[in-house]
Amino acid sequence: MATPLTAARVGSQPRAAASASRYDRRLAEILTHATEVFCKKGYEGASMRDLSRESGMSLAGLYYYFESKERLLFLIQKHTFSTIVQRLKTRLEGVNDPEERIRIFILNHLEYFLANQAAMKVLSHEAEALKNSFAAEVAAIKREYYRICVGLLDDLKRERGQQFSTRIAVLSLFGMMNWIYTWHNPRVDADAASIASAMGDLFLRGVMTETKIRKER
Amino acid sequence: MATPLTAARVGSQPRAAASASRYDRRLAEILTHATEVFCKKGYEGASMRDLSRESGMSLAGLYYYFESKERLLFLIQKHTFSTIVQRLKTRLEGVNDPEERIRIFILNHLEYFLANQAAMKVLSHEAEALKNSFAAEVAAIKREYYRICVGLLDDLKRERGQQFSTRIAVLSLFGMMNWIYTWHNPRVDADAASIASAMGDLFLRGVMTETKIRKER
DNA sequence: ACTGAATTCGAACGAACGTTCGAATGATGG
DNA sequence: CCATCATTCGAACGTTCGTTCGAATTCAGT
Repeated sequence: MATPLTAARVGSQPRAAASASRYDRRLAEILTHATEVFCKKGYEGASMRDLSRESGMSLAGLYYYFESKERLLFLIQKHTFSTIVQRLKTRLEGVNDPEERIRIFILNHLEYFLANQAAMKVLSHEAEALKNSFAAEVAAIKREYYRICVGLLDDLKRERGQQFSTRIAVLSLFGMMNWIYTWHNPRVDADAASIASAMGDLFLRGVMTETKIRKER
Repeated sequence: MATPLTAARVGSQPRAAASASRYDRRLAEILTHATEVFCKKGYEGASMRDLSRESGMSLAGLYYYFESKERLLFLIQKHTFSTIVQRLKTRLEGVNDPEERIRIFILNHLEYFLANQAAMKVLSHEAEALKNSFAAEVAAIKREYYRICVGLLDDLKRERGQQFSTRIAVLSLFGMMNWIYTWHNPRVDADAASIASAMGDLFLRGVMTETKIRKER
């Protein structure tokens, strides 16, 4: 994990550099376990005692690392969302073909989704659980991610001189991709690249407007 | 509502036919209010006291109509899902063209979704909240609905001699449609028929396999 | 108006909830 | 080995949870 997960510390003193990494490492462990529990039982359904049991730390001990259950969810969502956006930006660098850029978007999303199923489910499914400033900060990242996708699609439209509702197309694509947490089964379904390819085909053919397909009317 | 919502009565005596309708009417009212609360706060996040406040009935009074919070969610989900399946079957009668049948499926789903947003969100978003026999019964309806959609798509494949993964296509379609509860805004977005048309275009063009769209490779 | 059944309610139950606090433990550098 | 700070914990706080129970109220048929 490149981005440090450091939360506001409870204590007042500045800490040594050595203990900082230990603190961050431990926090990351807790976040991983918490992600699993939130995934399985939902944010509201998961109790702090569940998190305590799963992470092997006492109930009170958890509060050394974050000041509330809500902030814990926030840390998970922010880290997950930031990472997927950052990875996308890196992968898009140097690629100019609009179609290829959209395929990269889809592949990046699904690869990260399936490699981090629990975190992505918590991000998708608990989108309304946070309040106020926590909610606002995650919403800002979501908006950025959404705007990137809109930009990719508008580029495609411009290049091909097509016309369709970007909004409906983007939100349909997100639906297609995000719904995967409700059905993906590693024992049955192919890997991320195959699914990304299939969804990419489905979506990119779908937004083509030059061909009429309806038989009548 | 055509289907009676009658739950197992608490009392032991059989009731008169006249009071049966009163009971069912009152239960339906409670279910409507509860749907709104579950939609707003989530199943786990909504307390029985929230439901009491919203429906204007005392906390204890609610338990005259159902024996547990879980059964209340079950009644909502079962009624909602049964209704949408039943409506679909009616609308599919007498229509034989595979493409038209799929468009009917999409329109039926989205129309019902947007006309009953709260109930459909509770159905989509709280899919894992029920346990054991409650979960099994809703899962059975879901499986039936899924199988119908698979059948529609297989018919299209057969007619057109196409080949694509029915599973991925169906689940992508469900994702597209069900995700709508996360973004639909009546002030901004068009009505169900327009969205169904756009998604139908997107999906049906998407599953066409005779045309190559990729430029390279 | 009376009566028995249907419906509603106030009050309370024990359990579980998120969070706090002060003491105990662990590690680190002098 | 000691002093210091970081880390962990048992125990408890006050609140809210889903559910229950017996009494009160309302309703329908006579």
